[in-house]
Amino acid sequence: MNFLSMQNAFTKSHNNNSFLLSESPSKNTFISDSRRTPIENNNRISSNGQERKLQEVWSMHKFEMDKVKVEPMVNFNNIKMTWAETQEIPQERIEEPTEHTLEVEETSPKTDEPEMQNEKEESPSHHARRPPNAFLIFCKKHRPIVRERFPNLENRGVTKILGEWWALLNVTEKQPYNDLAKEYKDAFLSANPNFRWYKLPAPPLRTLTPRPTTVTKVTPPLSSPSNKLLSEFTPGKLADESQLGGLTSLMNNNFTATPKTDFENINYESSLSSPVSVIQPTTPPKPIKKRFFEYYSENKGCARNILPDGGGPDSSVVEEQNNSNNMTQQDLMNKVVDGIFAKQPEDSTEKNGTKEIRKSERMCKGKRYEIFMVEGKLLGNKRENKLMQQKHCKIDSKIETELSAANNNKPGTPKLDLGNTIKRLAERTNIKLDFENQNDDNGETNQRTRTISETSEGSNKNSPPNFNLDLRISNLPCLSYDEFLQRKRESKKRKIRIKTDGESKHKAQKLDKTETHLVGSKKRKNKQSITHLGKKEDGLSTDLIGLATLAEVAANTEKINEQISE
DNA sequence: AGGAATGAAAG
DNA sequence: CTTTCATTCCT
Repeated sequence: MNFLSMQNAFTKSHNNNSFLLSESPSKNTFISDSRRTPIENNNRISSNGQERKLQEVWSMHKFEMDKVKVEPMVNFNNIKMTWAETQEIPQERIEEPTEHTLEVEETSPKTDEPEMQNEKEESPSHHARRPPNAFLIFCKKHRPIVRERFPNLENRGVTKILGEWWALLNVTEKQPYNDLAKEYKDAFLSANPNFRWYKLPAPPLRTLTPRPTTVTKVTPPLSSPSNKLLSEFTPGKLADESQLGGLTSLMNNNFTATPKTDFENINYESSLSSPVSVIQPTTPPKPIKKRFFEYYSENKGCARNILPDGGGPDSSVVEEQNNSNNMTQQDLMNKVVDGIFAKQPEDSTEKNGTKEIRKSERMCKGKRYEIFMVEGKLLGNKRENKLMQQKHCKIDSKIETELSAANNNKPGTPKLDLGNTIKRLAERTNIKLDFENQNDDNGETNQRTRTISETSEGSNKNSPPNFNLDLRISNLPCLSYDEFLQRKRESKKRKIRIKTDGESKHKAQKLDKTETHLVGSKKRKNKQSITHLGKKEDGLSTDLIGLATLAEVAANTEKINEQISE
């Protein structure tokens, strides 16, 4: 493994706005779970054979990933152009550079295969966020509503209410949420075949040589400019294993904190990062969690889905192709639209290969789309939605469904023209309108529309392509909080009645569903408190928090009771 | 097999 | 922290 390939690796990772050796800031990065500690210890004691394996795996992951031609780091223009080519990925990364950053372990020899999807490259499947379950989706949709009712209520309280609300929903009401959760989960899993529900622990960030003298290093060519830094910067000498993580994380923080857009930093960063990676292969492997080991020893190609370059088709191209296929009334509409709006973006892109405009066009397509939709009164503003969700969401759903139907390309239907016209309008107005890709794998997704939401557009790197969860959530039926209150009232009444009657335990059990439901959480609560006993040493703050929580809960219940009594 | 633990969203 | 739930781990 030579320096060039590593350099290349860096360049690649940089292209994706993620850094090879960065360490995830996520709380899940390090497993503090008690039951895993013994495993780690076991690994520590484990035979050399295992460690060997680990080492091999790691070195492979780190260094055999790229055999591609190396581009000089100095060529920043190349980088930028690469960004422009792999469109949507870059700016998303820019917006969320700190998310998951553990790219290292995901790189494997198989990464070279051109068939891989580039999408997964920066987002290893096992670092993808879990797909939310039905309740969480429900929360996402209804939290603003509850928040509106209780503006001063802490988020925990809101969540409690939401849990209560959820418990009072019947099956049919829950169904759309369950369905969406399942649908998204399926799509997600198919998009991330290697996804593990348990996040893998941080990889051995660096296996640095503890004693430089004892190890035969694979030294990079001296001619390389960063060698100087390399030789000077050997963190392995400074700390032991346990400390290395912190050190490297510091370094990595430095990396990740560096704005990805700042190309001037590239040299510096790369020169810093390369030494770390250079030293790695020769050093004894870190003790690693059992699962981790198994995972990587079994799936050496776990990064199969990680692809450097040349990914899927440009979505905008797809859109354009789709548009070009409709040559009827749609064309007329388009002509009208074209007449009204200037063609700046397309012309400019055609001129010289620079896709700058297109790129910048995509930068804030979410916002633009939002503006467009709002100004055109085609859709409700999402923020407005948040505030007035109860009133608007049903209308929104209607409109969205109409749009979806319009997008469904049934010739002859006027709605079709509407949908495509909107699309054209969006294009003319330099606004990105992201309709659901129609080349979806499963047919049912074809009817979906895809909009931009502030949160989803760049955040879900591992979300299945062509699946806009946020939009789907916004399309879900919005439940009435008042109905929830009413139901709550009724259930309370029934409880009381049953209590006073003191009979029919079956009914009581049924109606006390909320209580029995809370058992699980109570259980966990106790467990957590137990664990916290060991962890928390600041009794004062704990007390304060407890008091605050008590007061908060009291206020909350008071409010609820007020509303109920009304 | 089943209980425990975990993490998904959201501030 | 707080909710529910799906999943995984461990006994």
